[in-house]
Amino acid sequence: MTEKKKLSRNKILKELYFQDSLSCADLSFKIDKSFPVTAKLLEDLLEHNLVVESGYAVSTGGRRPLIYTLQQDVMYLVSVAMDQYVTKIAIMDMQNNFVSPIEKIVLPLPDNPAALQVLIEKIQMVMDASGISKEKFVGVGIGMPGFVDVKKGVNYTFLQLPDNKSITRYIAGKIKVPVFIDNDSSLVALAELRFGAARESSNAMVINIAWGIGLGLILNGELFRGHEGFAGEFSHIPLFLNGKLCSCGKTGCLETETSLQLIVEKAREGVKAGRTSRLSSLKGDDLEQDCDAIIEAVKNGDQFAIELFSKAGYNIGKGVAVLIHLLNPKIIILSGRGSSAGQIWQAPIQQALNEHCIYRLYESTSVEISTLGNQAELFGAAALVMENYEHIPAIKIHPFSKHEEQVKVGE
Amino acid sequence: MTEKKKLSRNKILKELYFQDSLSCADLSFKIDKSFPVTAKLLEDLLEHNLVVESGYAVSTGGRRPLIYTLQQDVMYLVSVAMDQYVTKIAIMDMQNNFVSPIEKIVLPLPDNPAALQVLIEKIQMVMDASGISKEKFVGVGIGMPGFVDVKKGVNYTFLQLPDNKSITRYIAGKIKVPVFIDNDSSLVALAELRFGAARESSNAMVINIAWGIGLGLILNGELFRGHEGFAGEFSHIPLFLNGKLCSCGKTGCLETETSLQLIVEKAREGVKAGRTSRLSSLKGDDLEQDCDAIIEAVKNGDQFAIELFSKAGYNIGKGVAVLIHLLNPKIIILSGRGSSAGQIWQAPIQQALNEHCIYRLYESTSVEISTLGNQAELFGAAALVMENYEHIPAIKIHPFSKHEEQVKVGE
DNA sequence: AAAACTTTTTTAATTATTAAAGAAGTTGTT
DNA sequence: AACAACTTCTTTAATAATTAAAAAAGTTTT
Repeated sequence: MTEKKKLSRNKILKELYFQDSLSCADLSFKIDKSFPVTAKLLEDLLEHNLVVESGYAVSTGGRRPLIYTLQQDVMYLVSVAMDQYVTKIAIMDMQNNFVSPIEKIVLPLPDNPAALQVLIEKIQMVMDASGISKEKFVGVGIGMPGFVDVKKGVNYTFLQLPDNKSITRYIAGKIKVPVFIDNDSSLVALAELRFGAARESSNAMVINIAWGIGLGLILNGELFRGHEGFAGEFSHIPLFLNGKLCSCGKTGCLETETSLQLIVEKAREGVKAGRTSRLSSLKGDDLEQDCDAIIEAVKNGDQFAIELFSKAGYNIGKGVAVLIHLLNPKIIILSGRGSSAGQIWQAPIQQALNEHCIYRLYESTSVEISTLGNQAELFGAAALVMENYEHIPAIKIHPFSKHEEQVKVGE
Repeated sequence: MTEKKKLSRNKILKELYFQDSLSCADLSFKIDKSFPVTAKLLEDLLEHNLVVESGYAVSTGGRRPLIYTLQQDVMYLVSVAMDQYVTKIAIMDMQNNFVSPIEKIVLPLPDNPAALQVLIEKIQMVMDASGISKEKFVGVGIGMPGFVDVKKGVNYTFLQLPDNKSITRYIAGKIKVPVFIDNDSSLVALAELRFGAARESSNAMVINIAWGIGLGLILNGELFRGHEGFAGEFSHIPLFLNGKLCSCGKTGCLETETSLQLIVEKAREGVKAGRTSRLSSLKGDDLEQDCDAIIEAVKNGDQFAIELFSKAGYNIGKGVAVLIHLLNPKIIILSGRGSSAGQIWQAPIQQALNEHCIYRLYESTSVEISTLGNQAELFGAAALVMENYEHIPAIKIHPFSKHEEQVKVGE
C-alpha cells in the first residue's frame, strides 16, 4: 500500500473515531476522495477487521446507506491530563469509553526535576496494568499547563529536558508508542470542538475555568495556536488597575481578579474572618478538596459561596467582552473544572457583557456551560492523538537504537 | 471549458496578480494542480493573450524556468476607500498601478440616505472617464467603516438598503460589474498581507490607525472575519476605567484614550489653551487637514505633537498587549492614515508591551510601521476583488447528501 | 399499484497525477 | 579546463483517480 493510500485510510479511521458511524458517501466527502476510492479503502479496512458494517441508516429519500463503524478492541488511546498539582491517566477505547480506572497521582510540576521520570513510569504502569498488548495503543496524548510548543514537543515552563529537547520524542523513545502534547486549555477546547458544545460551531471561545483562567480558541473550525503555539494566554491580559501582583510578575492581570485558586483563597479568608456560611468547615490544606466543597456549597445555595462565584464570573465576563469584540465568536463555552458549578456563571457573565460589549456583537453570541466538565481535558488528550493519527505512520522508532529518528508530526 | 478548469485558470490569474511573475512550477504548487495540467492551462492563457512569457528566471542550480506574467491592458480593477467623511475612488491595473487620478469626494456617511446613490454615480463617473471599456473591469472593491457582512454584502451601520438588502448586488446591478465590500480595517490588513509587511507572516495583527483604531487579523495566512464578519472591533474593547463616554455608548473603550480624532481634538484644545507649539495655526474646522498638520509637526520635532502621539501610542500598546496574549502573532503592523507619522509610534508601544506583556510572548513579536501608509485601503480594495476572483464561478456542494448542502465560498 | 423521483452503489469512460526520461544549467573534482 | 555529478525545469508515457453513466434499492406521488 502506498504512503498516500495509507494517509487516506488513516483519515477514514480518524473520521470514524470522531463521528462513530458514517456512510461511504459521508466518508468520501470528509476525506476528500472520490466514492470509488473510498469504497475500495473501506473494503480493505473490512478485510483487515479494523472496520465493521453496522447496518443501514434510515433512508433520506433513496437507497439506504451502509453504515461503517470502528471495530472494537483493536485500538486504544492513553490520555493524560495534568495540572500543576495533580495528574490523571486513563486508557480509552475508540468509542470514548474509559476501559480502566482513571489513575490519579499527586505530581507537583513547579521546581520538580523528577516529574518527567515519574510521569513516564506512571504511564508505563497504567499501560501494563491494563493488560492490553502494546501494539494496540495508537498513541499517548498529554495535556499540561505552561507554554507548550506542540510541533517541537517542548514545554517551556515545566517538564523540561536539557537543551529544550523534545519531550514527546523522549517519552515515545521510552514507552515505544507515539506521544503528543498540548496545552491543557487547548485540549479542553479540542474536547469541546469534537465531543462537546462547540461541535456545530466553527468559531468558539472555550474558557477553561481552573486554577487559572485558560482559553482555547476555535477559529474557522479548528484549534488556533498562534505563531509559536502560545495563543490563548487569557489569564494574563491586563484588564484591571488593581495593583495586585500576579504570579507572572505584572499587575492587573485577569487572573488577579478571577480563578478557582482565588475563590478558594477568598473562601478560606472569609471563613477565618468568621463569615457565616456552610463553608466554615473548609479543610484549608487541600486545594482540590476545598474547591469541590465550595462548588457543592454553591449548588446548595450558600450565599457566601455564590457571592464569590458571582464576582469571579463578572470578571470573566469582562474578559469575554474583549474576546467578543476581537474575534466575533458564535459561542462562548465555559469548561474545565469550574464549569461543574453550572448555571451560576450565566448571570454575572451576561451582566458583564451588557455593560462592556456592543449589543450588535454579543446579541448573536451564546454563552453555554460545558457538559464535559471536569473530564474535558482527558477527552481532549485522547482526541489529540486521533487528530494526528493520519500522520502517525510517518513515526518510526528503532527498536534497538536509542537514537531517535527524525519524526514528522502534523505541520 | 469545464467549470473546474475555469476555476484553476482563474486561480492562475489570481496568483499572477498577487505575485506579478511566476514559473509554471510555482503556479502548479500554488494552485495545487500537477505540472502537466498547469502547463496546459498556461498554454491556453497564452493563446487567449491573457498571459505572456516574460523571459527566464535566474537558475537556482538547474534549468532556468520560463516566467509568466499577466498581459497588460486587458484587465482593470476599481478600488474604493471610504471613511466616515471622505471617499476615494481609483482605477488600478493588474500591476498595482493607478491608471487614472485618484478621485476624492466629500461624502459623509452618518445620517445620509443619499450616500449610496452618490457613491454609485461617482463610481460610474470615474469608470466612464477612464475610457476603459466595461468588459475589461474585473470588479469593484469597496472598503467602508461599519459592521460589514462580507458574504451577504450588507453594511449594518452605513449605506443601508430597505430590509438590509445586499448593496453589492444592488450596485452590481447598476454598474454591471461584480462588486465586493469589506470593512476598511480588514482591507488595510489584506493590503498588508498581499503587498505589505505581513507578506511573510501567517499570523499578523494589522492596526489601522485612523479616526478610530481598527484591527485586521491575519490568522493562519488569511484574513479572519469571525462568525458574522465583525471580528476586529479593537476600538471598543473595555480597557480603561476612565469613565469617558464613547461614541458606542459605553465607557472606557480603547477609542476614548487613543485615535487620530482624539489627537486632533486634544491638539485643538491645547492650542486654544495657549500651549506653545508649531500647531498654533491649526485650522480647527477640517479634520483631515489638521491631522496632516499635526503629523507634519511630529516629524519636525514639535514637543506638543510628540507628546500627544506618545500618549496615544502607549494606549495602543496596552491594546496590543491584549492581542499578543490572546493570539500570539508574529508581527504587529501599524498601518492606515496614522502610520505616516512613522517611528514615533515605536517607543511608546514597546514601553506598553514591556509593562503589560509576558516577556516570553512578546520577545519574538516584532512591531513594524507600514510602508503602504495612507494608500493601504485602496490597495486592499483592489486585492479584495482578486481575492474573490476564483470563487465567482465556484460553489462546492456535497454531491451525495441533501442535508449537508454547504456553500463554500473562500475559506 | 405503478410511475416518477431520490439516494446509494457499481461500472465504464475520462481525466489528472505520478513516475520516468530528456533538456538545460550549475557545481565540484581532477 | 574538461567532465562527471548534481539540480531544476519540461516533456512523455504509465498509472491512478475522478467523473459520468448505469444499476440497485428506497420513497413519494398520482
